[in-house]
Amino acid sequence: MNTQAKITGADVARVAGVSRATVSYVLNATPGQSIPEETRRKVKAAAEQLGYVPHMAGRTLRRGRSDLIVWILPDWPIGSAVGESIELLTREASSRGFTLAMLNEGNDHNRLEATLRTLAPAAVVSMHRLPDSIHRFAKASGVTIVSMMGRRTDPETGVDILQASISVGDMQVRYLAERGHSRIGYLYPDDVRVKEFAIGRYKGAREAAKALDLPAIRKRTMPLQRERLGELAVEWREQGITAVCAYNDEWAMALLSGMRMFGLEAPHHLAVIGCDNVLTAAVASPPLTSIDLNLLAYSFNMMNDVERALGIEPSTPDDPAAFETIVARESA
Amino acid sequence: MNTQAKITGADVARVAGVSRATVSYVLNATPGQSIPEETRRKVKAAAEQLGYVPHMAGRTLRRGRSDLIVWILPDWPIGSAVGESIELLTREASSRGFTLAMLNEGNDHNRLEATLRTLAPAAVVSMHRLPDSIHRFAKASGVTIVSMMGRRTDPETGVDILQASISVGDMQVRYLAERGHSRIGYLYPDDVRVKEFAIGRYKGAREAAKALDLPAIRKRTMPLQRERLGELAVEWREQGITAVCAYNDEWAMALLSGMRMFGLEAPHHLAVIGCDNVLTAAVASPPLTSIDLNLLAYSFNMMNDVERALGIEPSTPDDPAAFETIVARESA
DNA sequence: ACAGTTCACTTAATCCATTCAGCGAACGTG
DNA sequence: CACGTTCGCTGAATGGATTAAGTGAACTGT
Repeated sequence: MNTQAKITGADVARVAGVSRATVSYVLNATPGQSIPEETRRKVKAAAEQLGYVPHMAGRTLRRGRSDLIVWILPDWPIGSAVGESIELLTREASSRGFTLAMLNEGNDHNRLEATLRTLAPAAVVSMHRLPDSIHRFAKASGVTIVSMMGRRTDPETGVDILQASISVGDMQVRYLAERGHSRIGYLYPDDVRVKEFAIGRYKGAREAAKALDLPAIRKRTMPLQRERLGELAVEWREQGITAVCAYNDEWAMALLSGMRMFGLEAPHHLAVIGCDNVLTAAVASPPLTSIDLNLLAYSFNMMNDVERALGIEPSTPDDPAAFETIVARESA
Repeated sequence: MNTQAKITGADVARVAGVSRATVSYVLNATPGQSIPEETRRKVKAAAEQLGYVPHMAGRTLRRGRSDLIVWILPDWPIGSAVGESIELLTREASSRGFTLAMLNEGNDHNRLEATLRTLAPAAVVSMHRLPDSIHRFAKASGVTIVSMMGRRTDPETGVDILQASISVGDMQVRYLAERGHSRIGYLYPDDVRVKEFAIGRYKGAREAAKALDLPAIRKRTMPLQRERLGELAVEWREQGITAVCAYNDEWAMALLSGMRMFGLEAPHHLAVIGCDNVLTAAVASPPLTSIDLNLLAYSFNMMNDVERALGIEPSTPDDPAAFETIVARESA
């Protein structure tokens, strides 16, 4: 590749012996232009030879929008799932010609609007419900907002992480029910930042219980402390509860640890199932039964959502893979 | 804030009754311009009232560089530390007027160069050593490269994660030595992607052992499997080893779990110390002694590094806080 | 042979912020 | 009072890509 700092469309035009307009038409494959193959070849060759890449600022200025996809980082703690999603989404975005930029301004709406003004991103992906003022501004300025929380018109495709939480709870309970458990507890963090998901997962669990004619799920919040969790396990056992769905693997493993303090072991005294299938779940003692989230499929479909929202037909259809799968190990 | 899609400097100029040049001078506080306070006030008021924010594309086009800071995501698995750093760096960058964009193209050098060409970022932060061709291009095009691996001229300030790994190993061994351990094992992953860090941490451990006149550290690679790790613990004990530094908390907790399979417990049979101080370390059984990484200070100083590399004097001096601190719990 | 099309391009305007060069008025100095 | 300087501003150029509006030549149909 050429080492010269700046190669513009004009350079390519000069080398190819055509005008800058022609270069643009050829390189963007602008429809409705009649340009013979020979000329196209010359332009492409010149661009290749010079290592020409269009400068984003020029393009953005003209088009009124950049190639940035802004991901508003959720307020909740970045666990393994979000971390991994960042990596996958970055890759997915870049393979489609977008650049993923991160933003933390989900709560500061004025600042968010100001940032959208300057950046003029192609799309904003948010895991929050953004306020109407932002939606109004986005509409006026041509920024597409893709919410991963919103109710979708077509529930078959695309990504709705609230819906996904419900599936998780549903799956946990159905798995436990299959193993013969009927009195089930639900353990979730006392962290307000994850409240929405905790409630989603609990809701899925509750409804699965109802559908399966099980007694109502007992839900409990706790701080992440071994002793307290161990005590809870003892208490639950006294109430005849035989299995627990934990909000995620961290909590499941903490519960396992607390149980050990009181001489209890999974699945014998209390079966435990987590969610996220973190690396350490496989090496917990006992190895933790969990729910694996197909983040690759999530990321892929999310970028398809973005493209559709931008009016581009995705080149590869949505990944139909199941988003959540049970990973059965010893703890339940 | 105004809801109109596009407010340009010209709009502000019109409202304030001055020229676009004056608006730019006032809003950028351009030095060497004599503009009375009264006019400045008028311009600022107009900008405020209209909700004017300069459009990045225009600015970038003129200045030749954008406000993007491109972070080349490391090839290694995104653990809790990287995930958290992303969040902190995003925040830190945005508070200084930059936007953090992620890139995955650390290995594809042609693609990386092409991306730098289009994006014209202010700086690139990399955790790899980038090839010379990229450095040459960056120099020619005015992109600043901040490498988090490189040896620094002034070891007092700034961020060098390779140096940080060495500190981690050093700290682990000194802590164990203080508790009376002398024969120490080092456990690290068989994942090539973290090799550089594993070696750095081991090196720190080895040198601490030498400095303290301890016998040489025994290092071992393993897959993340309970049985194998348990067997290793047994083997080490037969060799008289009484304490183990693990590459990180995941491995430490897996080792703890493997030990339990063979009836061994920390710290009695084998003391175990991890690194990262993940959320679950506190609730492991026994609670895991670990090394906490001050990622806030890392991120802050890293952005200071970026600013200095860009020729801006950081408004707040480097955070002098210790980057690594021991969190003593029961496992060692 | 002449109007009407199509082809293969080019010209020039546009997006927005920044900044160099400069201009008229006021001020200061000898 | 003439000259130089500073003040307070403005005009116009600049950066790179896109695209509406053309232009001259070749071609088609009658």
